[in-house]
Amino acid sequence: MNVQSLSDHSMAFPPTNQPPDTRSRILDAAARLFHEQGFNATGVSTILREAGVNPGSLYNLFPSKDALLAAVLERYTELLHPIVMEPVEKKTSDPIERVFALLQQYREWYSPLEFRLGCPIGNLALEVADSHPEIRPLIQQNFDGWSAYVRKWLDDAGDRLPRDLDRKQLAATVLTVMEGGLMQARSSRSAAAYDASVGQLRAYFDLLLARASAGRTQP
Amino acid sequence: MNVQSLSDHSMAFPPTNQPPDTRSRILDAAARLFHEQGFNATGVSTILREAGVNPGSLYNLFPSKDALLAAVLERYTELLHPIVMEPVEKKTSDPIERVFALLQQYREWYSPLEFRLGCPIGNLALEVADSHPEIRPLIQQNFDGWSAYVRKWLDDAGDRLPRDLDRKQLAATVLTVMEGGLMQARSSRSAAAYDASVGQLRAYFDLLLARASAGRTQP
Amino acid sequence: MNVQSLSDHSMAFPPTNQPPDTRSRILDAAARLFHEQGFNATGVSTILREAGVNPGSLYNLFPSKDALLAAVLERYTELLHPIVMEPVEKKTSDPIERVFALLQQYREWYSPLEFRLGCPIGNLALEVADSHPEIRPLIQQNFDGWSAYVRKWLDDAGDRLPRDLDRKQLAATVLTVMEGGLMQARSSRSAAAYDASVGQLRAYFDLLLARASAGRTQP
Amino acid sequence: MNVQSLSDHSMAFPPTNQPPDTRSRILDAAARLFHEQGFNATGVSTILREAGVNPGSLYNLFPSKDALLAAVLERYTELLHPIVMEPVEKKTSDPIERVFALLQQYREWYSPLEFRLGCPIGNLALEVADSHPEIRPLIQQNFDGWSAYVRKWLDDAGDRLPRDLDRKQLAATVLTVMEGGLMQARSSRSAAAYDASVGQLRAYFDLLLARASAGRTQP
DNA sequence: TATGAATGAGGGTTCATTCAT
DNA sequence: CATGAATGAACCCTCATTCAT
Repeated sequence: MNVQSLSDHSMAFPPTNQPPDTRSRILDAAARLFHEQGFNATGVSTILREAGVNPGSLYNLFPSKDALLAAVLERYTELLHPIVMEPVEKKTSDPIERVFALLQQYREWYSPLEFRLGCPIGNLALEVADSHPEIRPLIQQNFDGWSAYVRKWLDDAGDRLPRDLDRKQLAATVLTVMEGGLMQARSSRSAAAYDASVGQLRAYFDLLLARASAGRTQP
Repeated sequence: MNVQSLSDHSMAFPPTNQPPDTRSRILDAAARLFHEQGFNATGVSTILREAGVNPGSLYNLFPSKDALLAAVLERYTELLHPIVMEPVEKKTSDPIERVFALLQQYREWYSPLEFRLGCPIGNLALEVADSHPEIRPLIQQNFDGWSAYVRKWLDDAGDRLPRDLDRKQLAATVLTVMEGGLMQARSSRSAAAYDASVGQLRAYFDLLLARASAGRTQP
Repeated sequence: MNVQSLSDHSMAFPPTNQPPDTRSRILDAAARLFHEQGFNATGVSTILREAGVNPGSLYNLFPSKDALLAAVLERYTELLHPIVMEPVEKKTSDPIERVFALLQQYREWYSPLEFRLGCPIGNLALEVADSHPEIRPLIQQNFDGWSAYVRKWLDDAGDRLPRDLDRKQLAATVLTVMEGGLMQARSSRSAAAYDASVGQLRAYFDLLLARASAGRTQP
Repeated sequence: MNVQSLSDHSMAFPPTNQPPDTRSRILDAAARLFHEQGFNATGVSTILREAGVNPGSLYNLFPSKDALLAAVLERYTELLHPIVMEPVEKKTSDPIERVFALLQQYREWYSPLEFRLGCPIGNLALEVADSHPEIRPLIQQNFDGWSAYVRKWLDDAGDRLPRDLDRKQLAATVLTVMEGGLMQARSSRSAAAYDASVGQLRAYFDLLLARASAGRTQP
């Protein structure tokens, strides 16, 4: 879900032996720059330079900078599974561990950069949600897809979690922890608040698991 | 901590009977516009128009747009107590209820606007943290101040919370919940994810309170 | 001579049962758009869209936008008789009434559009005469052809008009009245100045006819 | 009413000893270029270069290229008297000779340039009347002002012209002759059609004068 | 100190045209 | 011959900032 991953996969969907085409080069450059600098701070001319493309080519493929942003967010939706979720599901089959493997994955992506970047979706959510109404649904789609994976894992956990637990709400909270934690990590250039939040989430899960376990043995 | 509150208090620190001076008018306009539109999307000329001020005047008082941003963030720091925390502390003396009164206060600020705005500090954190190194500490200062109040309340809760609970981490998590929850609220224009996250935090607190209570009666 | 007429006849010269070919579709679209928007304000891409044609196809048939303009003007020359003059000559056989039937025809073409358009040749004359030296002769050819018809009618009027009248000059004046009148009609979105000018021309003709009549009876 | 005259008078309203200010330099350059090349064919950057001005300066003074066009047309309105009408009224006091002195003045302005330019108002009338609804009234204002002078002269002619002559219509026709004549002059790069039209107008006047004279002596 | 015109680099976008497929 | 992506100069305009008054 970070820009490097997106670039790495620019040729992967569908896989091909050809050099990355213009559209992909533009999308990759735009995604990277929007992630690194934000949408408003990224000039179209910078995208063009980085993608090695002429203005006319870009505007043949995307009617506007806003439409390019929309395409970048569509691409993030496509890449949600292969880049974000698949590695996590390959790492562990325990549904609850998957939740924390996902949170750990973000830590591993961004701590080498000293949290200089943040979640590209979250960044855009705060930057353009108000000014670009047509973009909001695409951000929401990314958030919904992300939460849906977590929700499914929580469902997979079955009665290891309390029966009366609202798993949809908990899934939303996992996203909240990731986004709120990364925001503080970026501000402090330190993992502390992110780790703290994940730690408290882990403590919460432990209490839930204990309660469910008690409920199962002594109903 | 929202823009209206800031405007309401533009003459209040220090209190005075004079009309708002140029500096205050600029700060108020800039804070409001940065909150509503973001930093990069707000032109200096818009600030000038809204503040009723000439470019020369602004640049006499603030050497640059970035310096103005810094001043806005300093002001948010000053207003943290009177605008954000004092109302919460007046509402309830129960330290744990204060945590949730604080989270409720944000809900009440932004739900009438259908969550069109978000936390002004959080917005700026994601927009300028990387590009403006000199601004990061000021954002951090706001986050730290905010968390410190929560931390103090958690300390005030004494042994109602488990003795081995890391209260600093939990305070960071409360901020995480607020920021992560608001981000999703803005994207969906709905309180659902915010309420979900706060609800899960409440459930976590309930489990902590129960555990501490059990610990006290049966040590 | 207006765009609708040109379109109506796109398949008519020479008559054919086939669907309009690419070249005709381009010429029709270009003529209509140049008439409606002017030459400079009409983008090649708009012509392509309206004609349903690709850039490569257009540039196979016409080496440049300027060449397309030339072709449009050639087409107007071809259509001068069937679209502009033939209907007038069919309407009346009186050569002098033909002059005013011609002027009336323009009124009937453009007043339903509230004079939003003007003479397509006149428009281009003012827009491209200086910048496109190779186009000027084609405009001139249209004006000359137009005036030649009027001139012929004036000749046909024989001694109903004064013998010493310069009929070529009067023919030029009829075109002057049409173009100058339409220009004012466009500016005012009203027929007033056009009707005024035609009315004065009619008064002039009446005086000429009276003088010639007097000259014939009392030489 | 041509561009050189406008430039010559750039400092004249109100008269001043100072160098032409930015606004005047822009207006002069824009008027000249719109006249020489047309509105659409004139780039803002060309205006800036010719005026020796930066883009920001232009856009401080005029909100858009369209607004600049409006200002140019306002200026033409202001200059109608001093540039166009005053010299004619100084040349002769005979009201009817003034009509033909006016038409002669245009000939003298444009024939040295081989009629490469045309009436700047007429050019714009045909180029932007449809696309710029806010500009039309300004063009109309110029035409109305121009015709009003002619109308007044015709009124001044008193009973030298027939009592039942519609002088307003005749004034409109004088403008028609000027514009329609200049259009043909530009297309042919020759005075012939202009002179022809003016000649026929003179013949018409002569007939009117004769008729009025006859009417006075033998009522 | 206040004013608002001036600065000039850069903003996003469209243009007429070319060319590989 | 058709296709439509690619070209790159030019389009109109806004930006943060400076400076003469």
